[in-house]
Amino acid sequence: MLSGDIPPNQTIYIKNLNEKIKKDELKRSLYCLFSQYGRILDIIALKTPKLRGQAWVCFSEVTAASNAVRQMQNFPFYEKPMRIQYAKTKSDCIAKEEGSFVPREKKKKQEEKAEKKKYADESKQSAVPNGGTHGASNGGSTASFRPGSGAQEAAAPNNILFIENLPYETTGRMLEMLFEQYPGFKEVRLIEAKPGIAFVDFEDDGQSSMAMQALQGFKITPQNPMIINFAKK
DNA sequence: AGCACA
Repeated sequence: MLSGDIPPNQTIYIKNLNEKIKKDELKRSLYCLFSQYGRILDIIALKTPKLRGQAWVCFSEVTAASNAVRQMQNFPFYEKPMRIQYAKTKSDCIAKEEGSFVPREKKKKQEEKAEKKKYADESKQSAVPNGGTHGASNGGSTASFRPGSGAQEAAAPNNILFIENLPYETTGRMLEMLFEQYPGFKEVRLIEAKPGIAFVDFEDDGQSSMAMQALQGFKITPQNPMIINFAKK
């Protein structure tokens, strides 16, 4: 089950993804999960018959991709273990950064319409899809994940979550209602001495990860998007 | 299983 003979690449190819997850949510969750390994330049996910259940995550460094391939191999993500390899070819977003990007024209796809050479380069900038639409998500919820902001390396997977940026009036019951809907939930622990933060315990780190993805950026008040990370060990 | 850039 070695990752095969594919040489290292800044982009990782992920398969065995849960095909029921909507594209935007999938991208957002992948971003949450993989941004701990480095800066993500782009995430590609298509729902076409040939490409559903797969995604490409483009990192700014090969080393980030390598760590992701090793450490997230078989990670349970939406109930399914991720199968991760290096991508076979260079992503367009990487080629663009290097200045070597040439709009594709060969290959079997001949049906490309006349394309203007003057592409607006900014046409696809954000790797962070906006607007999580699933149950718990409220409004835009990508608050803590702008590349280039704090960029503190996230902690390694842990069954305990560390929650920050809560409004001071948050109660344990409020957090329970949010987190108990996810499997494996055990308990919420508020830190009285430190308002605005909390710990939430799950049975294992796969389950804590699912809750983190689902509730990342959830706003108890409009100005308080939750910041969720794995607790440090 | 399936390697694209909607």
